[in-house]
Amino acid sequence: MTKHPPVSSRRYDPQRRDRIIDAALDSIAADGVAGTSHRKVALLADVPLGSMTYHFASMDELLMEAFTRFAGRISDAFEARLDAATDRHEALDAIVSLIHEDLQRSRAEHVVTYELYTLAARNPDFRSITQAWMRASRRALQRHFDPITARRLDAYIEGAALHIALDPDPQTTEDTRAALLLLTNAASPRPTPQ
Amino acid sequence: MTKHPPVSSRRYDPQRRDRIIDAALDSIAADGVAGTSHRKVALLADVPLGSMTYHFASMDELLMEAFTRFAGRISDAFEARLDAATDRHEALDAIVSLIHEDLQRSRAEHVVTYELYTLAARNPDFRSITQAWMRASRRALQRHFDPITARRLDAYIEGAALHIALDPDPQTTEDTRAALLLLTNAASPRPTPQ
Amino acid sequence: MTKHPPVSSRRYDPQRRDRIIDAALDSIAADGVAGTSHRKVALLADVPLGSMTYHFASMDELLMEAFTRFAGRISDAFEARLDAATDRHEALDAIVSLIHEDLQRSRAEHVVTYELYTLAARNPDFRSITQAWMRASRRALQRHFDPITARRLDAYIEGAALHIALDPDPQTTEDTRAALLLLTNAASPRPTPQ
Amino acid sequence: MTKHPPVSSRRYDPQRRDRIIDAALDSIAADGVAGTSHRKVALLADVPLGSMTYHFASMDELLMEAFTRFAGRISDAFEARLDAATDRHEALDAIVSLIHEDLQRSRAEHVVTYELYTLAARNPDFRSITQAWMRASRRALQRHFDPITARRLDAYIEGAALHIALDPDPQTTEDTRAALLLLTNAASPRPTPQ
DNA sequence: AATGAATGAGTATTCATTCAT
DNA sequence: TATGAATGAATACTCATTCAT
Repeated sequence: MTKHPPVSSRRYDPQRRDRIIDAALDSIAADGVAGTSHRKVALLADVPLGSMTYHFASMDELLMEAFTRFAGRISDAFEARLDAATDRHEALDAIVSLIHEDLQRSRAEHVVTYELYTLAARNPDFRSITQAWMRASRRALQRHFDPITARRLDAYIEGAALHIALDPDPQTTEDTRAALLLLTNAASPRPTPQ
Repeated sequence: MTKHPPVSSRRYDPQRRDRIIDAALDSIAADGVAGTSHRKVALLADVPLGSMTYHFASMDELLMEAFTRFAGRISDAFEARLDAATDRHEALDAIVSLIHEDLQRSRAEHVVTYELYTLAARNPDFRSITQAWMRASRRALQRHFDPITARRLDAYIEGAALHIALDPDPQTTEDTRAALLLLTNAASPRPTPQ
Repeated sequence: MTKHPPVSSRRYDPQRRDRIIDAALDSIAADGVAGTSHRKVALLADVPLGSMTYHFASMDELLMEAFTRFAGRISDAFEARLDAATDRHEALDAIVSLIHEDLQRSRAEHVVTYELYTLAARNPDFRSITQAWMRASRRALQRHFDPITARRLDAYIEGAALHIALDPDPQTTEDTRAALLLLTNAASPRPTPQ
Repeated sequence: MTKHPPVSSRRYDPQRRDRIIDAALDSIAADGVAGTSHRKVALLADVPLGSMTYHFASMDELLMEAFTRFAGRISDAFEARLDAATDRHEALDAIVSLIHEDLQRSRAEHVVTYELYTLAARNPDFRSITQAWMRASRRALQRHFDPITARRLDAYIEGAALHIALDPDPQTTEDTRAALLLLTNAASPRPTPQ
């Protein structure tokens, strides 16, 4: 009834690749990309060091897979939240709470996001991850808003979340809601019918 | 009785500290914080390796000074640009061009900015740099807009600049201007008098 | 009742061993013994990695077989060339062209030869390959020359081929021919009858 | 009065670079280039591992310096030996004993020589070492023989030394002397005056 | 005040070989 | 019989920092 693997030094471990990717994300959250090494990830994933480069040809390959998974998760959650909203009003509520949750939600996510942006700023491979993420966010917003508005909201969400995370005296949820409203009101000269 | 620089290799070099800081920024732009080392910076600044830890107690101290200088420069330019605007209309023009310039402006700046955010997300010392920067931006915006609006604009600027930098098909300057207008119009039913 | 190759990825592949040996030689030519690994050879031979140690108990066993095949090939060509000569004059022509061909002949051969000598210098197993090769060369030369002369020629051939390969300004074929003549003339005052 | 360095973990050690090069040669002689690693050389030279790449930017740089020193040593010895000869007769004696000494002389030299040739066959940087060596040998031979003869002797010496080293039943010194005589007689139809 | 040399701990990656399937 | 996965030991190399001079 123990959860420990058999004493055999050679394990059959089909989910190993998966576990390594999650361990890599944990490590990035804890110590950043700079603080992430094969050794550290191997330890977290409880796999031998030699296993790392067997499953991932290089550190970059591992980082790519890790950030892809990360972006997918956040993006899916974002989408699910917006899909659950039945009208614009609820959609805005969802956005507000997503922005401000960042604050509460283990700082980890914020940290990992910016690690990804830093890589993306320099490396096109990683940029394709952020681009897919951006596309997904806008698609989700387009369930409730026209494409132009979706893009505006997307930019504002990004900036507001960042500033809230870095600001010792961040804006209130009311402020956020008001700003979002302004950006949506404009989408059509007259109130969008729901 | 002017002091001639000694012929020896030990140079009288009062700007050395300064040059090291700039070299560090160049290195960060080129290879990221992760790719920046004492050796590399010493080479770029053309100073002996031992000089590095003589002038800066640690790598972190050097990074702090480098990012502080960087944020100051960008922030000053931002402020100068807004100060030069004589009315809201010009102020918005200035903002639009600042946001979109990011695209052209040596990608280096974008890259360094995100390196800083990544550090700030994890380390309060670096966070104080970004906070000062944020304060300065808002102060500059408050030359033309009320504090609430300034904060909204600031967030949007941040997000839009990021998305433009990462987006292969970025929004147009008109889009940007329109979004900014929405955020400012609402701040007060009628144009804020200066 | 012919046996069809199974559709599965497990192929019926009787020449596999052979292909691995040739792939090993290609790898040695391209990257040296030091740059040759199971992985690389398996890739070149298009066989699964696990197949390597299935067919060859160890890397050394593979190298032994590879160099044995290599020495055999070169040695056979040498012998064929000398056998085709009908008299001493033709034999010397054959030798001259063999020595100088080395230059043109894919540099690969030269490279592999010296890899083998390096192993032979240290390891008696590989030395037995070079010894057999040396014996075969002398035997071939003895078709036209007495044993003493054959040995002299063999040494000169070896040294001249090496120096020509390494010399940016190598000797001419006439030089080579003249040197060979000196070594043969002396062996016996008058042409050895066959 | 001990030869051991002070217990201080930080040593002042001006001959360290030198010692590392000699240790590298020892390692190459013992285990070949393939068996030579930073670790092993550091151990032999009694320097910390980190010291290795401080003094030599890369393994190749170390190998270059080691083989340069090696070739210089052998080449100088060769030259000294020939310079000491006062006539052709003594010169030939010197050559014969140099060729056959190879056999006795710690096999190490032979082994290191072939390691060098193997590198030279593939890498022009190392080839320049062997070329300088070849030039020096011929220059030394030209003290006693015309350039054409010098080149012939040089090739024969090379090949004979190699075959003697690899041959379980090598030629006698008389054989060697006879072959050398043949090659020198030809240089001029009549005995060269001294 | 300034620095070249030194160094231990760390990095990514490669590898021959083993073994469960 | 054949193999993909696994792994421990090793490799070259980097680095921030220390320290003797």
